[in-house]
Amino acid sequence: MQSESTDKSKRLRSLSFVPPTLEDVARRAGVSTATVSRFFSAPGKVRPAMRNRVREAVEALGYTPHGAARALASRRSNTIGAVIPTLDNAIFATTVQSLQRELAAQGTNLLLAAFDYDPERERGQIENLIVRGVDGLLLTGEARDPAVYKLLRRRGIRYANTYVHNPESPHATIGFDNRRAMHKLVGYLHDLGHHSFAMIAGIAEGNDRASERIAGTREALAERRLALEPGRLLERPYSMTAAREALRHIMALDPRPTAVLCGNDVLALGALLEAGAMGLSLPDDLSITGFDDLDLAKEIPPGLTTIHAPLEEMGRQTAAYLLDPDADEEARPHIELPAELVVRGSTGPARRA
Amino acid sequence: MQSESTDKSKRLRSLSFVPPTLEDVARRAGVSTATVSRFFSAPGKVRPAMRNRVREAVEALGYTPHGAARALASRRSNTIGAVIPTLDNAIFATTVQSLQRELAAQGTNLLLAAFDYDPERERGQIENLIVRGVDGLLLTGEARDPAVYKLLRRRGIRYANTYVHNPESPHATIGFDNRRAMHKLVGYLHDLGHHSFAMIAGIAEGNDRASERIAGTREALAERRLALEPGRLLERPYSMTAAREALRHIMALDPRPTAVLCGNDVLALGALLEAGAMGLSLPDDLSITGFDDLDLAKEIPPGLTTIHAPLEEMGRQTAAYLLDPDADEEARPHIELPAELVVRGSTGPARRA
DNA sequence: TCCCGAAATGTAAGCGCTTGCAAACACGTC
DNA sequence: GACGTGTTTGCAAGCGCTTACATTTCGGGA
Repeated sequence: MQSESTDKSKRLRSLSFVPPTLEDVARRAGVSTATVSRFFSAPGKVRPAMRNRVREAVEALGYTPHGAARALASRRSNTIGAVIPTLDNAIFATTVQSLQRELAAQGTNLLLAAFDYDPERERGQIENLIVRGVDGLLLTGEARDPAVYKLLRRRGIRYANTYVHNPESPHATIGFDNRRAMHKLVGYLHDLGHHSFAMIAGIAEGNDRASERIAGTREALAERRLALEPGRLLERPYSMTAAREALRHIMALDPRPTAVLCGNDVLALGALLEAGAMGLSLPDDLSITGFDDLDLAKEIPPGLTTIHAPLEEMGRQTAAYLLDPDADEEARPHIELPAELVVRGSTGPARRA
Repeated sequence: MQSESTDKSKRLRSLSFVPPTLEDVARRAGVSTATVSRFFSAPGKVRPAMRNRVREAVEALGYTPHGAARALASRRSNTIGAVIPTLDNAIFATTVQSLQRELAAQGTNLLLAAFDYDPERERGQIENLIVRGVDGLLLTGEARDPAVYKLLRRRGIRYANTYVHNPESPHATIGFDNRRAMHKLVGYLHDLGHHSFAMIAGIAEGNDRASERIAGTREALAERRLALEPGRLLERPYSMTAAREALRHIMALDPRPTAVLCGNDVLALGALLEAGAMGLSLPDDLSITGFDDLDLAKEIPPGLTTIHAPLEEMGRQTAAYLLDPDADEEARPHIELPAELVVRGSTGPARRA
């Protein structure tokens, strides 16, 4: 306390540079630490004269606040976490990007965690982020261990399940209705005269978006007295290679489907490219649909008919919800974002039998 | 301000559950806080009997460590930051993904910040991450305000400049030699008989990877007594749309180039698709090259000749360096990763004049 | 059984900041 | 000039954990 300078020089010797603290600033400005603290968090409560003195000291010392100390004292970390399956798929990258941009604009940071579609790792990541003291969490989909939700509730950490829309859910959901989107696709194709369908879906286990899309397809087909015959639903990891193989398989079926619904655009792109490689001409020989509307969907000939997923908007809305200072913790919102059908060249009338 | 009751109930709710602290655990286990702390950070120093008592208490109480407190007391946050231009480009997403995976395996978290190629925002993000107390930083490229480097040094925060290789740099670099890669490409094309080149590059300003690629191209061309004639170097943002427009422009030049080098695969893909739309046949009418080797490069017909960027390895190496407990702070490594030429169908012999 | 060094534990002083509360102050009013 | 009100400040008690350093315990010789 007393031998301030001695103490400091000693530290200076051991560490190359000791960052100044709030106290250093306060001393230099001749004010209390409380005032300096307010200077940062509520400048309006500090008179201009004081403000100047503080600013001067801050600049002279090159002071930077200490995040951990701040988080400890204030019980808020100004950090939110995002837990997604993978960044390899552009749809998550896009949403994360949008989320991060929004957060940054409000001085909040983004802790990112990917779990590669492994529920166990997802759980670990979530717990880890809780330890890290995130103020909020973006989660992907709804399917997960109830214990995780319980923990989140107990800790009072706000979270949103994204990429889904489910008004019945006890959790906040921000996203689109995967089922309904598939209805649109099926309806559209059926109207074009298609009766023979196949689907290359994502792996449904532990992935509610994938399974909803399958379910939606089945429902819509059933409404039209059609169905995905056994062997006509192929679940594949989201890779073009897998999709290509799947399409080959499908095209060997008898009768050949005239329309192939894909679980997402990556699969659809793979299928589309393979169709091209097989010498099939789209949409005359075959119609293919995707889901997500990646940038490439509109670039690649003949253009991929797909569902446009509102990825950026989802990031924005999630940021808004998680940061909203006066959101009612009890009322968890269900924000539905539109997922529109985008018709392009990969689909057309069914070829006459 | 607010309706009294609302306010109150909200508060009550947040207080309804107070997370147990280390002290609670210690009390319950009948040991000191130091022991509990050691139980977590150095279990080997706690006798089995004690360990059991602590574990029991931890489980009974549902205790979770408090990251901020830990960071404050230990002066380490177990968090590293990544500052990248954007996640919209898969190359950054891939590296970040790989970095995150590696970090997670070692109990470290990833704070992500994107700056959309805006140097001012990049600086802000870096400063922000410093405040957050990151233990290390992945940076993209080398070009940035010296003040940033100075700050990083003063704070003793380890950082690595990625996507570049520069043995002369005073900073750690982990990446590949952009210049040399372009030499390979140019050499390969020249050997195929190409003499008339054009380039669709990224925006060079403030982006040293982009400008290195341009410089490398120019150098390699010069070595062969060739050059990018004025008007044959087009800088474009990394989008397929921009690339398509650029290719159209290039194809209207006289004489028509026989080879178009693109600053990355996104540009190359755009150019390739536009070439197709223009009825050009690759590689007979035109050779196109990319850079990065996205997944799509090998899928899209006729296959994109490109440079394979070692993205995952870069993430891994960066994690290893940033986490290395006994790296010499003075000796900043320069890790060069191979960036190999991958020949596919988009390039071929120059058409006879 | 006693003694000693090593290993395990406990004590308590912070880490740097926020914030409830009280004291000090400004300014307008009578 | 005294008084009252609304602002500005300062005081100081933590926030939950780590870690020197002190103290106790343990396991083996002797």
